[in-house]
Formats: sequence, C-alpha cells, structure tokens
Amino acid sequence: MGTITKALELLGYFSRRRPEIGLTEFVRLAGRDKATVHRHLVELEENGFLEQHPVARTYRLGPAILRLTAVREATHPIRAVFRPVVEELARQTGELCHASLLQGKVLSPVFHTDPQVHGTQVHFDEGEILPLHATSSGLAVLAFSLSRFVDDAFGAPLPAFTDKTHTDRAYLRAVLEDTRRTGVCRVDQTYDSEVSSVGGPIFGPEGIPIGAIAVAVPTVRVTEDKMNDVQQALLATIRQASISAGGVLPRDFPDAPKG
Amino acid sequence: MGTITKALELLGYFSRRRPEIGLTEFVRLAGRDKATVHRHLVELEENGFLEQHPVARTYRLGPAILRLTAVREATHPIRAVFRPVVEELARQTGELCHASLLQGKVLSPVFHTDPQVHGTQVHFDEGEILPLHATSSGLAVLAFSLSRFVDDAFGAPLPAFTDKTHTDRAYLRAVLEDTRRTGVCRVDQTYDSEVSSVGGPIFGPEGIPIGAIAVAVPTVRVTEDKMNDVQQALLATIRQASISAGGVLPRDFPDAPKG
DNA sequence: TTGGATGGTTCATTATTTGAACCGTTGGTG
DNA sequence: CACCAACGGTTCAAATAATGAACCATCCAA
Repeated sequence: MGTITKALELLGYFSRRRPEIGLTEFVRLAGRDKATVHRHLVELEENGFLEQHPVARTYRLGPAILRLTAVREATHPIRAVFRPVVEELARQTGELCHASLLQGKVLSPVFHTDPQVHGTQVHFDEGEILPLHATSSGLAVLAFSLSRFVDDAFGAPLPAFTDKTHTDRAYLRAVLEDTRRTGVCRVDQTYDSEVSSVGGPIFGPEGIPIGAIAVAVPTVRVTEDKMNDVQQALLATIRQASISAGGVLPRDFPDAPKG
Repeated sequence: MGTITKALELLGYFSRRRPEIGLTEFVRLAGRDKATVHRHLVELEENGFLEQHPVARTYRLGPAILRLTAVREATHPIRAVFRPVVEELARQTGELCHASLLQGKVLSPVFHTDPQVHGTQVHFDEGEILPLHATSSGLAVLAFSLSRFVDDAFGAPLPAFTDKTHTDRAYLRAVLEDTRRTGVCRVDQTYDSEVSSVGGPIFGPEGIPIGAIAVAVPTVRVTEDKMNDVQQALLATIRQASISAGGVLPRDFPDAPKG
C-alpha cells in the first residue's frame, strides 16, 4: 500500500464521535508502528490537513480541508445545490435526510439534516463512508449505473452490517431491477438496525449517477402510507437535485405519479 | 521532501480560476516527472481527494474533501460561526470580506462574501494561501501572537507581492505595535495592487489568534471616513466572532470606541 | 515512588518511489 | 492523407524515502 494512502486513511478516522485523536489512538486504529504514524501525522499537519492541540497534543482536521472545500464549491457548488433540496425534503418528511457523492465504489456523505420533529432520531455520522450494496443510496446508484460498474461492485466482498444485510448477488440484482422500475430503493435495517430508508440516485451530465439522496426512518415510525409519501417526495427531490446539479435524468427514469 | 507532501501540494494548485487540471499541467506546476505525478494523482483519486472527468481526463477536487469538511464542521463549526458575522460585516461595509484560519505560518481562507453593491469588485480566490507579512489579516495575527512565533515568521524570507509590500522587519514590527494599539491592521496595496484592506485577529480559547477577518476595499473607494467606519465595524466583528468561536480576547485588547 | 500510558526520536534495514524511456490517442496542419 | 505536437498513460532498474525496533521524556494514578 502506498505511503500517500496510508497517510490519507488517517484522515478518515475522524467522525462526529471522534473529533480529536491522539497519536496512540491513531496507532491502534491504523495498526502501524508509532514512528510511522507520527511521521504521517506531522506531514499532514505541515500541509494544513491536521492541526494539533497545543496542550492535549491531540489532532483534529485542519484548515486546508475547509479551504479546499471552498475551492471546490466555488466551481462545482454541489453542497450548495444539495442543501436546500435536502432541507426541504427533511421538512416534508419529518425525518433525517442525507446526500452523498460517489467516491469510487462507495458513497461519501456531503450534507445531511434532521428536522428534529420527533423524540427519537437516527444517528448519522458524516464521516462514515457508505457501502453500495447495503444502503438504499448505494443500491439506487447501482440500479442506474453501467453494467460494468455493477459487476465490479458485486465482484468485491459484500460484508454484512446487520443480520438483515443482503449479500446474495442474485437477490441484490432483483432489488436493482425493482429500483429501476420505481426510481428509488427501499431497504429495511440492511445497514443500521432499527432504521429503514428510501434512497434515490442523483444524476450527472452524462445521465449516470454521481451520488444519492436518502431519507432515513426509524422502524418504529415506518408505515406503508408514510413510506409511500416519503417515496413520492424523494422522487421529486431527485429530479430537482439532478437538474440543479447540471445533470440529466435517463430517458427511462420513472415519472413521479401525479397527486 | 516527503512523498505525502508532494501529493498534498498537488491539491493546492486548484483555484476558482483553475478548477480542473490535466496531468500535463500538473507536471508543469509541480516540476516533477510525469510518471511520479500520475501515480500521486491516482493515489489521491483512489482515496477520494480527486475525481477524474471520464472524457476530458482532467482532475478536480473530490468528495472526500467535502466529507471531511462536514466532519470538521460537525464538531468545530468554524465556518458556520464565520458565515453570519462575515456576511453582516459585508452588508455593513459594502465590501468584500473574508475569514481565514492560521495554518502553520500562513493563512488559509475558509469563507468570504462580497455584497456586490458596487460596479467594481475585488477578485478573491479562496484557494490562495495568504502570507502573514503582506496582508492585513496576517499582520493582525502576528500582532497578537507570541514573540517566538513572530520571530520565526520574520526569520523566513519575506517575498514582495507588489511594489508596496513592506519587507523591512523593523518597519513591520512597528506596524505590529500600531496594530496592538488599535486592534486592527490597515494596509495599502501590500498584497494586491489597487486593493487596501483592514484586518483583525480571531482569538482561540488560549487568547492567541487562530485566524483573521478582513475587509478588502478597492483603492478607488478608499476615504478616511470609510476606512474609519470599516475599522469600527471590524472591531465589533472580531469580538463577536472570537466569542462565538469559543475564544477569549486578550485582556489588553483595545475596546471599540462607543458610537 | 513506581508503573503505565502517552507523545516523541533515532538510524540500520526494508520497501516504496522515482524517472528515463517508451507507447497510444487525438487533433491540427500542410 | 500523413505527420507532428500535445496529451494521457505504463514499465522496471536504480535510487531514495519510509519503516519500525528500541529507546527516551513526561505526566498521572495507585
């Protein structure tokens, strides 16, 4: 494994639950020698990707990350596009909604919001990369991707995240078929216990998915009527977000039924 | 120079003016062999820091940047803190305002806004790392930093950016003295021709600057009255932004005069 | 006072990176 | 239509950087 990859993976250990990490904890997480990890941390810090607390000596994500996001948003304002439509979807559905971008063969969350109208809330950690096969977002992306991409994705190991994660490829391909018919994918506790979700793809300029938007519903609030409402709202959101992002929907993408 | 640094520096070549970069242009910018640069780009892409356009083959900043920003903001929401105060300052002053965070011995811009009330506007590129000695933001940070930090900063070469950039250290130390007295630093075309600016420090929890906010004014609009108004507004903004960011002002920080 | 946990450093050894040389594709020009 | 320039991409022997075992310093709890 390349040295660059080893260093960048250190950045991926941060999360809402783990905003600051010390050297020894990094060593545990990375499984590498302390001297090696230390040198990577110093070099990331020298380049602004980390900053070290002067007293506690723990590290956190640094200003270069923020600066590069500002650069990216200045020219491809995808977060600015996602925010209003995801916030409106959250308002309509009353549930946590999140948007993510395709990163190789995983999804990288870029924005989420929870309207906080209920006593219980889905926990969402924006640092958590999402698998394709075990999430509604991921399956929605696969459903509208090229065959080669799907073959590659299914060619890799498919870990189980809950005891309801589907790993049978024939079954998953049938789910993709169904998603193509309806435009969105519905899953039940395949990634998180006690959470169901409905996800739909966001299309890029070539009519191929570049990301996804999903609505997460605690199973205690799942009813058939509610999930149908969520699905309708999501179909409209997908359309709007894709167009706002400069994308085009495939010609056979299902229309949202009127009403 | 470490391999990690070489790779991360590639990310720094992106800007509003240069949102997408091809392999050959990277080679020119980095001054390294094509095979080396290509391997670094591939490894950055594999980790989500870059994505490659499938047709044009150019690279742009990738989703991992956005995800890590979401993680950082979830726990240290500095951009969320800066945005309202910088937008209000821009509304009050009618000029481009920007906030940046200290990154080693440079400033890394994280948010800027232009109220666009005038026909002419200052160009601002959020990818551009700002030097300390040649900007009002930088000098404001230095004025309230520890002596050792200032000595280190002045111990490095001090490049000139315009023919009005001050590089005489005694002169610059006098500017720092004046800034400590007034709380903010005023400069005239030291970094950009035709642009003057007033900058002030943002303080962290230890009462030491962690960044800065500045107002940039095209020299055609500079009057003594306007710059005094800008200075007053900025003093209030610095105080508010520091407190909102969980910082404390040094006990001898000058009060904004009443009125 | 001692021991454990943490952050940090050194340098011989090992692994990775490097870049000169090469290949393929595309588009413009004569 | 052929050629050339510009660009993206690959290979592998040689060179360089990275690695990690062993060590040191500090702090805090028992």
